[in-house]
Amino acid sequence: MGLGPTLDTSEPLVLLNQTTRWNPFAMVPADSHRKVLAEMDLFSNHENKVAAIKKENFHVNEHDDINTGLNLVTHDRSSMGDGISSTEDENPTTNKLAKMQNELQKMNMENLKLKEMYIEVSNNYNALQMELVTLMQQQQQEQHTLRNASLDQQAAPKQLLELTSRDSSSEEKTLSASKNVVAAREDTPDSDAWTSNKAPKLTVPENTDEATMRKVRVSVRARSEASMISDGCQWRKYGQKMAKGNPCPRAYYRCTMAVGCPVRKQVQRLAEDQTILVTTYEGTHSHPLPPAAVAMASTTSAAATMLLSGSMSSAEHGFMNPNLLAQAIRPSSSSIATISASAPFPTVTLDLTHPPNNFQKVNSTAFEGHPSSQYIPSAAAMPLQAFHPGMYNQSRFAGFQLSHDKVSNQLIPHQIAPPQHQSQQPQTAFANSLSAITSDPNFTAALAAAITSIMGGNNANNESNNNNTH
DNA sequence: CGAGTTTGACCTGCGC
DNA sequence: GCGCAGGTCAAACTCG
Ligand SMILES: [Zn+2]
Repeated sequence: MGLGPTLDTSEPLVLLNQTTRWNPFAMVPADSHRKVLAEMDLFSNHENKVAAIKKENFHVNEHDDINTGLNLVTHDRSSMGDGISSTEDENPTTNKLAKMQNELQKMNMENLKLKEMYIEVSNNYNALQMELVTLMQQQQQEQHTLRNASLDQQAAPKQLLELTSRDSSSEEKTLSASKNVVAAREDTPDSDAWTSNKAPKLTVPENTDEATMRKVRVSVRARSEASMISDGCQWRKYGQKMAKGNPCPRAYYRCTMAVGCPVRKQVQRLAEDQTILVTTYEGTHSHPLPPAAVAMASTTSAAATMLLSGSMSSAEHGFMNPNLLAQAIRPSSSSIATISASAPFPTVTLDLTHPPNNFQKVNSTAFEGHPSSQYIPSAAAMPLQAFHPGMYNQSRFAGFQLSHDKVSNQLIPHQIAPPQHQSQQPQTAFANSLSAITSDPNFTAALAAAITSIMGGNNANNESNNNNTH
């Protein structure tokens, strides 16, 4: 929280730059700025709003920067002026040098402190996130157990069927998957391929849930001219295919931030609107992530969890109560996230492109009339649409604007701000919705993650890692 | 020279 | 069984 302001009041430029270099997570190449331009705009649609918001804060920040900068400069100049007035040529320069060195040392010290703070916050954040995911998974498992028990009795695995929207053939898969029995998933080709390929690395204990999660896909639609949106991760392209019914090729990437990370993504432009980039994520990272990447990653995993939980519990627990959703949507009634069990993978679609209407397409595709398709408010889009400048937490917003300052994307930890924080804000309408939404932990996670993904997504512009653009 | 991309071959599942 | 489509592999290539 205090990081932003703290940074602002210290020497931002130096700090930011050094932080950029220091940050172990920062995969920002030296020429990142170039790529920023090349790869922009995960949310270009909201450019105006974002820009507006951004600017406001930007100004504040800018002023801070300018102030501090001026202070420094003033110091220098005053000292220089003294030197000049004393008509000495060497002393002033040496004095100046000494002062500058002093300043530099101070900066370094402060930088160090900030680094430590950042590391701590970052670690805390990651730990919290892990905890959250674990909790969610545990919750799921409990639900699964309960459901399976009841299913065994009823012999009518309806909810599970919803997941795959396949016929009886897929029943077993789904069942086995939801039972968290990885080994039992012998007949799912995709997972097989992925697990077998990644076999050496997939020693991850959470394998069971991961296998399930890996089946779940989270696709993000965003307007972008770039060949790929940056999400804070490092990706390596391993294939490209012409997809049927789409003049644009589909590119396949896998995460290279850690050897054996099972996360993959597909990037493809929409046939109907080639300015829209559809990025589909699959899997969960098996390694620590930079904040920017955490945002998207947690969005993915949370959304996946949400989908599973939602699909499975919707019947009984009323997860994602439509009314509640409607309430949640209202303030930002434009962008929509869709949960769809369309074959072959259950998919959550975050539509960060324009307003309405779009989501209907997604939903209607290849869907066999299963009721598991649910509309949920696009958590990611909400902040853009509904947040007012005042609603942003200082820290997160600081991160946001900093990122647009193109100085550094890593300085501010993109915390998944507890939604409670947001409801603390005076603005009522959205806060109400938020608090309503927050009643569901899964959605909370997704929401929070998605919110941070806004920051992260924008921030991540600094750290594009694909060389496709050149 | 290593890391990443390109691209044709290959594998697998699915529908006919 | 065959063809198609989605997905992956891996050799060749490019780039810094
Ligand atoms: Zn990864």
